[in-house]
Amino acid sequence: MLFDINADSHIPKYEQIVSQVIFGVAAGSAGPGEMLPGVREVALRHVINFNTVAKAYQELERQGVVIARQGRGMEVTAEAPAVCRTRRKEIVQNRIREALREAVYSALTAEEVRKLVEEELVRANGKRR
Amino acid sequence: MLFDINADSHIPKYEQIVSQVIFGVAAGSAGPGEMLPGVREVALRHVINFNTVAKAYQELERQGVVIARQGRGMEVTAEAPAVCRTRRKEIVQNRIREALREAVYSALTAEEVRKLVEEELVRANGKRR
DNA sequence: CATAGTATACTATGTGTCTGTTACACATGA
DNA sequence: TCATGTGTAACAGACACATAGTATACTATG
Repeated sequence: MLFDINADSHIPKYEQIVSQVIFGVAAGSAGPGEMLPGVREVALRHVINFNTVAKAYQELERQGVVIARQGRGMEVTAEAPAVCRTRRKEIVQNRIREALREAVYSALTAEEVRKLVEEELVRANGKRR
Repeated sequence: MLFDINADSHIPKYEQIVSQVIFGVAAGSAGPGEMLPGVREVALRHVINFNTVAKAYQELERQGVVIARQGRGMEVTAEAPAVCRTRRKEIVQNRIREALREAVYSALTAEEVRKLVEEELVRANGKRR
């Protein structure tokens, strides 16, 4: 489970972690019974504070994606895959909606917006592993 | 010149105002020599503080889009249209990039992303005046 | 039993955004 | 001249985010 934390984003880091765990579970990178990486490990790797990671994990527990196993770590729940597939669509939809909201307000035509989207899809797919 | 301030957005209000003025000028809603609505008027209409509007206007002056006319208001500069058309594309591109960045990370296929985009384009165009 | 690893809790600090308020200098029009 | 409009400035307070440090409780392992 790898993360891609963007410090320059308007989106809070803990929220980025939350979405990315959800995306990972939805995509099957982690399944029920598996443990998430420890808060300190994640914090160290991404040069952020472990409290920030802990906040993300708490939110994930609140959403029923993981359950805290005292002294062991965060375990992916049995319901997680279903929950995450639903949440994934909602999250992506909201992000796109917010971006396009301004794009359309900007008086760019739908065609110009599609062109920008295609450019970004190519760019993103190029970087994909 | 109307604004559409979203208090729930991750994007700061003053930054939303900045982009929307840029979009307005780029689209020709306001041209060189015209005055922007006063900080108090905008603040009153959108139920925000006028200091927030003032911060946005200062940023616009820094970017060369407007110039402060003491005691009169903010006047759109002669170079503004060119500046704003350039900035508009950068802004929209960045917003879409940030949204799609997560969308692709989420393991949705390009096809699924296009579908979400089209849904939002329809929704946005429906609301357009 | 001791040790290491885990999440959790709490306090404190700094930064950025937004608000509310007051005051000032300048321009305009009655 | 005077009232009203403009942007600008300064301040204090609230809130969210992120950081930092410390302490606690639990579990697994040897």
